[in-house]
Amino acid sequence: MGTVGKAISLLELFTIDEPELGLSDLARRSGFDKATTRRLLMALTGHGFVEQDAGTRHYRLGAGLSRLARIREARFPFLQTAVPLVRDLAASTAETVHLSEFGVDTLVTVHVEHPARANRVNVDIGQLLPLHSTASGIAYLAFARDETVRACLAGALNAFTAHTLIEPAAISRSIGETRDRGYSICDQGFEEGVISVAAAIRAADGCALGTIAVAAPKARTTAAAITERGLAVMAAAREISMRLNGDNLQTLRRQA
Amino acid sequence: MGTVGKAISLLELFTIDEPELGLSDLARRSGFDKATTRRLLMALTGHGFVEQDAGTRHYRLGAGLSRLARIREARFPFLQTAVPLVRDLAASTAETVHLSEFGVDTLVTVHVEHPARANRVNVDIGQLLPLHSTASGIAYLAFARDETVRACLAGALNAFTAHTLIEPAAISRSIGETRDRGYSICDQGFEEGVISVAAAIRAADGCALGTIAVAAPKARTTAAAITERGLAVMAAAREISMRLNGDNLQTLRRQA
DNA sequence: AATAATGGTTCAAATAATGAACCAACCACC
DNA sequence: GGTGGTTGGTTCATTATTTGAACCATTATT
Repeated sequence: MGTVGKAISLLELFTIDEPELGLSDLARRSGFDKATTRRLLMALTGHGFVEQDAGTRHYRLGAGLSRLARIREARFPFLQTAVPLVRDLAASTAETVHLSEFGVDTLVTVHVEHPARANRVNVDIGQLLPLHSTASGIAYLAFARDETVRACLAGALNAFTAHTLIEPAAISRSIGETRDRGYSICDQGFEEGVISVAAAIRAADGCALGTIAVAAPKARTTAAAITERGLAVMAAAREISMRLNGDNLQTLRRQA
Repeated sequence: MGTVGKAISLLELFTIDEPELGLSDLARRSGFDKATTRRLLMALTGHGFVEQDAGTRHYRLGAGLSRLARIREARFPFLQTAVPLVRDLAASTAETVHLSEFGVDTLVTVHVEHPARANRVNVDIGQLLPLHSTASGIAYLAFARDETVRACLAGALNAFTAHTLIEPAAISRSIGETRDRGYSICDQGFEEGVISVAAAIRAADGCALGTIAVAAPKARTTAAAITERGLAVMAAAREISMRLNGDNLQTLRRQA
């Protein structure tokens, strides 16, 4: 691994649960020498990628990352691009539609449109979606990097309902079907009485970067409705992906 | 400069205005050899800090940055912490209140609350604030690291209006007064007819990391209002700083 | 068809990264 | 108030990585 790779892998040691780490700790976890670790940290600190707490001397991720992330968001407006299509889909299906983005190691719900009816599936913004037991998760895994899939199948596979698939082989099969079909179906895998379909929103390199999903009460959902929603959610995901990747330049030009 | 510094300075070439750059362009602007530039880009791409458009072969900032930025925000919730207080201040002053964060070498506006009245000062999110000629800038410099102050005074000191202070000595004096007073006053230094007060939001080590400011049309602003707003903005800044530093651990624990 | 861009690659030479050994502080524990 | 085990931080000869001129293949421009 090159030096910059080492520096970045140092950054990747910080997590939500452990957002501040000491020098020795970082050296131990990274496997680099203490001197090396420190030199890398100093280089990162010099550009605001890492900050050091003056009191504890511990290190944390720096504001420079936020700044660059903001620039990226401006160029790659995931939310702005996707929300109109989420809204359209919610209108045409009259069911809950939610949009998720891959975060630390799971999907995070970043937008939801609820239908104007009493009996509906409720999803909150910020909600975390397990990869193995939700339509969004399976759709994501169908086009995720191999290592992500492996990590998921090797990790804890909690059963949220009696219907949750928890055997790696079964999940793997579901992923394969999703890849062929273009959208995933999750029948009460996460919550009793809820059936969802989802499709992956993909980056320019083909990798999934998020998902769009329709969730509905199973009681009023026919097999025909599943297919219909599946095709619709797939079309929406494809459109979002295309707007994000393909014609994005033209979109930006039009704004300017 | 070390290799990681070079890699990062490559990232810093991307801006809102030019979010996508080609290899030759990056090499030219960075001053690195084309081969070096590419090797660095590949290292960055491998960790999601940079993405390459499959079509144009141009490079852009990657999703890995967003991911890390999100982790930082979780530990250091500048926006979440500050926005409620910005809103309160906007309500009590009935004038524009804006929040800024220090970026590479200048302040960036990250949040704004406008009052519900026609005649008001308009500030946009993302707007850059020169350090020497805005209330926010002076408030920041009053508690910035010495080298930042020196670099600012040694750099270009543009006059944006006839009232802008452009002599290092005058700016230095203004910084000193701000440090004593606790808040800065900028009388039409950046825009004609606008008077602002600001105070620094400070990190645990005492260094400024951002500012909060109230901007109002000079025509309707009395000397008494200035003092009142100054004290209010100072109190808000202190409260934000305390919430960010002091009880932050407890805040995080409570969530878990 | 010629020209000058572009992105991308190679390999000997130059340079920057490495890590064992070293301090100085701090903390816990007998 | 030692004693052992931490911690963060530094040094410098050895080593491995980075470097860049020259190279090719494509793709516009002229």
